Amino acid sequence: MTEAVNIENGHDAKTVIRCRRLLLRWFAANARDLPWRRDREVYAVWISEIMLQQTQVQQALPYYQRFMKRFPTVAALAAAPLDAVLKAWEGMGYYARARNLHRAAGQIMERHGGHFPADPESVRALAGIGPYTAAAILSIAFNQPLAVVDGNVIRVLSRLHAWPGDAKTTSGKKEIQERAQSLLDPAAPGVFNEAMMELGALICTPQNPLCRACPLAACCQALAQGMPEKFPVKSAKKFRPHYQIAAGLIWKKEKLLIVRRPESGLLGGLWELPGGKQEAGEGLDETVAREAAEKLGIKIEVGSFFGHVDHAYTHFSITLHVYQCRHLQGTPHLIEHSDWRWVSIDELDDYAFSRSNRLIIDQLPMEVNYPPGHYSILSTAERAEKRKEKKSKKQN
DNA sequence: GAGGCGTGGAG
DNA sequence: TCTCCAAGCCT
Repeated sequence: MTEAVNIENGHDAKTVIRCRRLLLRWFAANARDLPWRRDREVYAVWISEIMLQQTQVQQALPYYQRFMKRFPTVAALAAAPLDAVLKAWEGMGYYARARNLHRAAGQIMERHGGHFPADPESVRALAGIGPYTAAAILSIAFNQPLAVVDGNVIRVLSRLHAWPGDAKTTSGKKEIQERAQSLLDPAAPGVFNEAMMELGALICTPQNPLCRACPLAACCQALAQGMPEKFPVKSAKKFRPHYQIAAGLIWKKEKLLIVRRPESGLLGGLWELPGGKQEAGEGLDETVAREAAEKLGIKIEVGSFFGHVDHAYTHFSITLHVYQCRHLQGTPHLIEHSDWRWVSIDELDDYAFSRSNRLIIDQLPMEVNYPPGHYSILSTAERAEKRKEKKSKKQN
């Protein structure tokens, strides 16, 4: 049965067994020493797998260390406020992961008495856990024979079999899943899964794969054809629009107005400077005033230009223009936002902001040392100097 | 099924 | 600067 499937997939049983042995031997000698590989405790595996979704190891590493210290158990994570989890996630992107992680912790407390479940149906039912993550957790933490299929595995298998299919379609997913399951070493599923992904990350890379160092080179049909980087086949790229965004540093005395985004969608639950998209025929300063009026029902005076930052998201890019502003009148009303706050500069670091907003905020001086009504008396160079001092103080 | 959803590194 | 794309999931 297994043999028939393997032959159909392009490798006979002997080849499969040889590939497994070569891959596992390579992994034993070349695996990176990563904190979540130190032990197989399911909570650690879970957190690491969520962080590693669409995120490279080097980027996730510092976040993982801080997160495990801050939220060492399911119970600690479930008991924490969402804003604390988002703050720990600040800068890593795909914030739905943080929201789902927090939600899943609650689900584990309620449904499983605080113990991470070990059966596939229960794991799959947790927020933020799809087919990949369920297989990863169950194989790595509980040694269950479930093959993972992620971007690495798709690439490795596509090349191994010179597979011309599209892994994004339903039939393509099914086919890759079956090939992965056939190749999986049932004697060591967790290690084997990690080995496949490690091979994809270190050797079988998207561009310029290191085929001379690959333990599976002799089995690789794409290499035999002479063009391993042609697999997997990639779809056409889509046009991404660019938007002009204007936002305000809206002062009331020494306090700054910040607003919290809705808890779903782009940057959901994160805090930001009030603002929005520039409309046709509108000056950027007018945009700030209009957005404050429309979205918060407040009247402001727009002053000097503070700075701008370019930023690229997945489906579009922006230029964020920021202006110094003064609050004139009105209490903010929640229309699209989920919260608002007047905060001092010191308190800004307690809130989670998107990358673009954080870049602006990090240019603010340590404290407001000018009377209300006066805008931006510090030059850019002076702000940068102040910021340096603040950072060095923080480290000490 | 298709598209939304961040960020940073590499070439 | 620009493009690609990384240990995916949800709607």
